[in-house]
This record gives sequence, structure tokens and C-alpha cells, in this order.
Amino acid sequence: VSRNRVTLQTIADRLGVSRTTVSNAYNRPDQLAPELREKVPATAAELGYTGPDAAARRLRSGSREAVGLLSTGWLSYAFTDPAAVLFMQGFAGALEREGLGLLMLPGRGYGSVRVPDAIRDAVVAGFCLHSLPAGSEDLDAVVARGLPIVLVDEPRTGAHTFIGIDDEQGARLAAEHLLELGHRRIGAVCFRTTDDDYDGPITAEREAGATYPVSRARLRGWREPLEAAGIPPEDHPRIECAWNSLDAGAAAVRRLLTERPQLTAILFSSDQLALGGRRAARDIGRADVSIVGYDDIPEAAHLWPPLTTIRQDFAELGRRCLTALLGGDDESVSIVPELVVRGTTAPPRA
Amino acid sequence: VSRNRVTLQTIADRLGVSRTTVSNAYNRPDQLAPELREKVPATAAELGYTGPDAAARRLRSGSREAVGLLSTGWLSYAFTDPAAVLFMQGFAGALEREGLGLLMLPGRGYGSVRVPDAIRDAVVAGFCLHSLPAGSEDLDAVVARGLPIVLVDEPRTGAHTFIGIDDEQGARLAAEHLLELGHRRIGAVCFRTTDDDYDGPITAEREAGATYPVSRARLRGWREPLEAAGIPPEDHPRIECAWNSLDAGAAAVRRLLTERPQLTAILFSSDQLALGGRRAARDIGRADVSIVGYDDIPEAAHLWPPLTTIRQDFAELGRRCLTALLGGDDESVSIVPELVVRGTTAPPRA
DNA sequence: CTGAAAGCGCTAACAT
DNA sequence: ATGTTAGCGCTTTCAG
Repeated sequence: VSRNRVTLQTIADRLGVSRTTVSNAYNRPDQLAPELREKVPATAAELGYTGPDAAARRLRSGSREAVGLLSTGWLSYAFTDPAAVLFMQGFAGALEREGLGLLMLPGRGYGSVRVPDAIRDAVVAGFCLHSLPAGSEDLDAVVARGLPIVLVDEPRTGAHTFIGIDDEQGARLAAEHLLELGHRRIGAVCFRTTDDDYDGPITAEREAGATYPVSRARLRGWREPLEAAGIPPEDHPRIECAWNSLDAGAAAVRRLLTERPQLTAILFSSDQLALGGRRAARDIGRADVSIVGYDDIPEAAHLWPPLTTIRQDFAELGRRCLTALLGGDDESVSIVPELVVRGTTAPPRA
Repeated sequence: VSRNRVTLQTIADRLGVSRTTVSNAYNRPDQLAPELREKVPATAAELGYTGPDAAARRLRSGSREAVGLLSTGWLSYAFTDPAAVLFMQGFAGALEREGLGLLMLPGRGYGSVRVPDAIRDAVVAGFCLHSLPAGSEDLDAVVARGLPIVLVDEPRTGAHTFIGIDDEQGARLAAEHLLELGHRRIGAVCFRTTDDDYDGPITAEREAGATYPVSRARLRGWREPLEAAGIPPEDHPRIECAWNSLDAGAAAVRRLLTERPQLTAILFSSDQLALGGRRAARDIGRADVSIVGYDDIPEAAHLWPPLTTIRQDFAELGRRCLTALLGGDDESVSIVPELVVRGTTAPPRA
């Protein structure tokens, strides 16, 4: 991509003034001779000058008008995850009020493309890392930049500002709700626990080895109240989905309900999975199964029956991220989620 | 945001080599004395050097590792529109394969924040403008940058590469489908036609004054086949929604069905509106009304009954955008949409 | 394999 | 109101 060879100097020469004056025409038009105020844009247009070069201005002024965002895996995948989109929305909302741009970095290499290079070359004021697996190499590359960092959802390194939602507490609320309703056989469908594209049952070993803290926390938040209520592990079967999609949720539920028809309720780690799962339950004549989602995406309230779920305040999350990034307010924050009881939970039928 | 005062030179001085050599350590590690290869990173770490400054490198090398994206209105709003998200997903997918970042610019000023400034300061290789209203001032600011531009969906200025989906054709397919089914009283719910936050009936005058070409094209694509079939304007009432949300669709349908209970079918300019509208129709006991959406978002196929809609190939759209931006392939393209008949359309009940 | 020279295009003090 | 001076931090020929 080549740019014009016309620079401030070109305009200055043509006008017989100094470069500084032309620069002022762009940056401080108020303190400029009225005559020049017209002439500068005119000659600029005539000569094909497209305004001060953004990169040069950045170098000189040191200002950075954007913040970098790095998500897990393919960037395009982040857009398919409603919860991720909700987060981006919240973050973008905070940024745009400050006039900042959001630089979304490729989250995954391809061919000769390397993520660390993209990280190294990002002209940004700081980085927000969303849901990176623990021990990610990309995290190291970001840390190497020496810019402000905020980690969202995961991982919690201890070394950097962390902002997240108390996942364990949210899961606990969901599990306790079902328990109070009288359920004793409660399945669960969880989003990836580790970056290995695994779909299938979650054993105790797999839970222990989980590298995604969010999933780990939710699994525990579900499990502990059930254990406390004396429910044996066999009555709390859990399935992992590598993808957060409607299809994945549906497949997990088909499997769960086929292998354990006695289940009366299912917990999900996202509304997306829950919605797909509900659909599958209905299709196999098990509309009676109680369902609790997680996130409270807009569809949750609108579909029929509306989904009981755990609400996460993404707008607040986004705001906090930016504050942490810019204000240097490096206190880590855990936002408390909330149970929203709607139409998909009821006492067990039997 | 201040950076370190440590530069390449600092490392060079400490090591007793030239700046160039240190630069090579970062950019061409292969052609470097093995001894130095270890020492440079070591002293860098020791001195707190965080690697070559991104802005300076950009200025010097002229490379731009990101592309700018500008959407209408608040950036955070774009994330609430499933069709916009689908587009971003497609575009991001194309970008990340090239290792490029996506710089999302604030789409709306706030306080002293000005969108044109953000546009002027973006360090990018080109701009993609998504669904801007005709005559947008921001478009001028982008044009002033003199970088490659691609316009998506709207506006079609003629002066720049345009990539979009043939909206009129898509709408036509939807209308003809209903006609073939035997419907003769067909309402429509359309997303904004003009940037004035209007919610209400669309008169012929309002249609004529529409500044959003996409809406204009869809309105025409619906209207013309109906006219050709001899259906009078009274039997094709249309409502405009300022927002593309489930709620807006629901409100529009309540209004439409209250004022014209004789309608047997409703066309929508998005699946989001259609889903909200279907819900409203059902709530007021009019589940019999046939519904056609637009976009084919993932939910469309998964909800029950699955939505009849017009499919747009967003991945293809995103790919074409990038090609146009980088390859300089400035031929405008119109992708042809496709009717997907599913469960929400049937012959009129009466 | 390493260094010296020569800017990339601009802005910020500080004069005038 | 405009000019002068002095780089921002880096990469890139081109020599050695």
C-alpha cells in the first residue's frame, strides 16, 4: 500500500510558508492568518495532499488512539459467540465515548502469519485480553510490549489486572435454584475446559486438568452444592462442548438424555448451548426437563418460554476494562452475577 | 500513555554495537552473530526495552497492518445487530488469514470526540465502510485520507468500489414467494429508511425520501411484485423501525395486526425483526400469519418453527471486501441472495 | 556480519 | 501569526 509523496513540506513550499504553519493549519486552525486558512486546504486539494500522515503524527505526538483486543482462537469465531459479542459490545461502548478505536487482532496464526508479530506491531495504548487459556504464548508477547494490560474472564495470572465475573458464584446460584425446586438428577453441558477440541463426558480427571478457569469455576460452582446436597456424581453427568453453538448444545443434550433419561434438569454454561439444548429436548419429547442458561443474551428473554439464566453485566465489565486500561486503576474486580428466573425451570415432573 | 525512554540506541550503546545491529536482532535474527543473538534480548530485558516502537516502525517502513472499519451510529450498536455481526465475522475471517487487524472506529461523536478525527488518525491500509447513510460526512473524511475504500451495502456512490448483496432481488424473492402461496394482504416491517429515529408507517413519500439505499431497495423489491399482482397499497401496509431489535419487531407487528387484522403475511427486512414479530403475532393469537425474514442468522434455522428467510452470504461478502481493499480489484460486486423456505410460510388460512 | 549515513513525515518548544 | 530548531524511534541502502 503506497501513499502519496506529497507532504506538509510540499504544501509549505508551494505557499512559501514554513512546514510548521501548514501543520498549524491542520492542528490549530484558530491561530492562523485567515488568508492561509483558505489557501492551505485549497493547495492541499490541488496537490493531492491527503492530510498529515497518521503514523508520523503518532510517532511524533506519542498518542495512541486505539486499544488492542485479543481473543482466543480465530477472530471470526469470537463473533459467533454471543457472550463474546456482548462483551465486545460493552467494551466498544466504553471506548467510543472516549473516541478510541478498537483494534481487533488476529487471534490465530495461519500459514506464515504469526500472532506475536501482530501483537508487536499494534499501535495501541494498551491491550485487553479476553478469555485466553492459561499459559498462552500470546500473553507473553503482549506482556513484552510493556503496555497496560487487562485480562478479562481468564486467565487470572495474578501479575495483571483482572476483571471478570464471579463464575463460580453464578454457577452456584443456578445449581441451588434447581435444588430448591426439588431436582436431584441434574445434568450439565459445559463449554470447553481445555483447548483440545474435545466433545464428550467430563470426568473428575478432566475437570481437574481444565485450563480454562471460567469453565473450571462453573463446573465447581455446579458440583459443590450438589455434593453438599448428597447427590452422587452419577446423578450429575456432565458433557463438554468444544464449540459454543446451538448445534453443540443440541448434540450434548441428545447424548445426555439418551444415556441418562432419568435426568430432570440440565445446567448450561451459556445461553447459546441452552437454547440449542432446549430445542433438542423438545424434539425428543422431553420438554419437561428444566433448563438454566448462562449469560442472559437478548434472545433468552424473548424466546418462548423465556430462559431461566444467570445474568452477567457486560456493559459494566466493558467499562471497568477501559478504566483499568487507561486510569491505571489496577485493582482486580469480580462482578457478581445474578439469577434470573424465567420460564424454563420448574419442579421435576415425577 | 507514556512509553519507556529506552530505545534501540540504548541497547546498542550498552552492547557497544550500532543501532542497526540491534534492529537486525529483531528483524533479521538469522543474519546476526550468534553471540549477539543472545545478548540483545538479554540486555533488552535488563534495561526494560520492550522491543521496537510500533509507531516508529510503521513510519519508517510504511507498512500498515490493519484495516479500518466504520459502521453507522454507535459502534456498540453494531454489535447488537446480528446481520452486522455476521458481516464483521466474515470480514474478520478474511483479514485474519492475512494477519491483518481490524480497527473498529467509533462511529459517532460524543462530547468533544469527533469521528472525523478518529478517521484522520487511523493507521490503516484502507477503510471499509459498512452501511453508511448516503451523504455521510464521515464518508468525506474517509475519502480525504486517499486510501483504498470499499463501501459495503450502502451507499453506492459510484465513485468507490461497492460490494453488496442485491437487496431488491432478495426482497422480490420474498414477496413472490408469498404471492405464490396465495397471500394478498401482506404487511411489511422495515429497518430504518433514514437516519431520523422514526418509528411508524412508511408512506410513499417517506419511501421516496429514504436515504438508506438498502431499505429503499428492499421496499421496492417487496412493493413491485405486489403492485404487478394488482394488490392495492392499502393491502401492503409498511412499518418502519428505527432499531433492529426483537422488541422493535414485536412492536411493529402488534401495531400492524391491530390496525389491519386482515393481513395474512408479513415481510421483514431482518431476521431479528422477524423473530420479534413472530413472537408478538403468537402472543396475540395470530400464529397463523406467514413470516419471511431476511439475513438467515443462525437462530433462524434453529428456532421452532424455523424461519423462512433470505440468505445472504456474509463470508463471501467479507472475502470480497478484503480483495477489493488490498488487491485493488475495484470492480463493484453484487452478490445474489437466496430464498430459504422453512416453516413460517404457508398458504393463507382463510 | 556490522556500521554509517540518511531520512520516514510530522509536531512542539521556543523564538520572532 | 509564523518561522527555527530539534528531534520522535526506527529501518534501509550501501560500504566495509
